[in-house]
Amino acid sequence: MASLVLPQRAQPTRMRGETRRKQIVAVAAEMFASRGFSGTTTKEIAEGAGVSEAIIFRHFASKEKLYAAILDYKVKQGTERIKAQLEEAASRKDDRAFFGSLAFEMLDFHCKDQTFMRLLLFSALEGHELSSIFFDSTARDMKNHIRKYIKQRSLDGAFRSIDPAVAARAFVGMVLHQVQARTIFKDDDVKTSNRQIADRFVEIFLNGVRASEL
Amino acid sequence: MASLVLPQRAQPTRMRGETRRKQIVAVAAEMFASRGFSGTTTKEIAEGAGVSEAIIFRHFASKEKLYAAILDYKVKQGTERIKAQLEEAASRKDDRAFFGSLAFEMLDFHCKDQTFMRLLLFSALEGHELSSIFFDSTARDMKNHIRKYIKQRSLDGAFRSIDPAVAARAFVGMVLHQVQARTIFKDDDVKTSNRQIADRFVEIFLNGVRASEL
DNA sequence: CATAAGTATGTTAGTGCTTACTAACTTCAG
DNA sequence: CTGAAGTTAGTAAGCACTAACATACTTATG
Repeated sequence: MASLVLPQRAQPTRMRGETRRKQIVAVAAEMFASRGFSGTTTKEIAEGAGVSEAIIFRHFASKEKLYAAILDYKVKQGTERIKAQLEEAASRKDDRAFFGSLAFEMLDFHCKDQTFMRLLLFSALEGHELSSIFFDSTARDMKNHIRKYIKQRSLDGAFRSIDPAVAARAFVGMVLHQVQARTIFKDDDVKTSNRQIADRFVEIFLNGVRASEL
Repeated sequence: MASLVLPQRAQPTRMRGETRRKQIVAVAAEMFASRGFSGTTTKEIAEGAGVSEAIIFRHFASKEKLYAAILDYKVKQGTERIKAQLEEAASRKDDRAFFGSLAFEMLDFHCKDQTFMRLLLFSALEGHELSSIFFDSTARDMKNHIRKYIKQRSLDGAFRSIDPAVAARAFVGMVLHQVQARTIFKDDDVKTSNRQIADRFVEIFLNGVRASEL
């Protein structure tokens, strides 16, 4: 009678351990990013991955450990790309290239991976122990980089003498606030392209900190 | 035997309904701000307020309704103070006063009430339905205000011709990123006072957007 | 090359605990 | 003595997590 309308789960799709593990991380990352740690249940993750809950706990000792694996993965994915470009522009003392590529790469990165900022914020707000590592490895590192550059350019006489920490925060703030407006607050009324926005920010910032060219 | 070591709950502290309601809102606001909506339990809130859980549900039909009441309260508390000052500085076309007091008031406000930014972010991240109202009534309003001022000053010839939306975001970004660094990421290595930071931001921003004074 | 052994991947059906929320009763002020 | 402010002791559902069993892939051996 019910033979034609049987429950559908086509086949249980057996995977190699490592593949499954990665899939679970990917699925769970999405969910933690959109609902936070305590807002996401292991049952949901299991359903999302198309397996039973028990499988999740074979790969990860606990929900916490799974979360940690995700943050760890995201950290590694985070900063590498930007750094190389920055080094290059810094050595040329090309202010426009330095801040321009910094801003654009950040905008572009967070555009492509909206989960990153959400995970970062969630983990910080929820006070997860790995949050500070997450933050340090993405932000602190880059911040010091920027500060150093600003300090150097002040010494060069190219920038006015300003507190590098404050100036760095000002610039990064412009960019990250734009990222958050889009990612978190769905406030998309600045229609301009990433490249253009980056250029505008750089213009404001460089005019703001450069020594007057008289 | 146990007569001398009785359970301590001194007295059940009977309160007037309205008083109790306000107390619950205050206690719960703290908790929602530090652990988020789904990270906070009604049991914890009850313990924090020194009453049984049932009392909470006499005042608020559900946990959601309590959360809504908190957001509603915070919204009202949010913007009023800053606006008046802004209007005044705007009418004088005093750029330094306009952006200076804007930055300082924001820094100062979020310094005094750390829960505000956390609640704002949590509610946005968790996708609470009142989140957009929260955001709109605090940010959108002020943003339009700033944009209008920038636009006017561009027409005056005082500012270069820039997209007011981008410029507004740049300035607000500086300030809010500083707020978040302190409130959310506990990154307190910019030691300068609020007043000084505000001044520095204003300096960078105004130099960045002003028409060259030649 | 067949096949049995062994192992990796999966399931079901729970565990005890916590959750938001409620009913029914008590206490106290006006 | 009435009604508001409080309690206790629940409820069913949901939570992270586990034990015990089933099934498929891999590999060693005759």
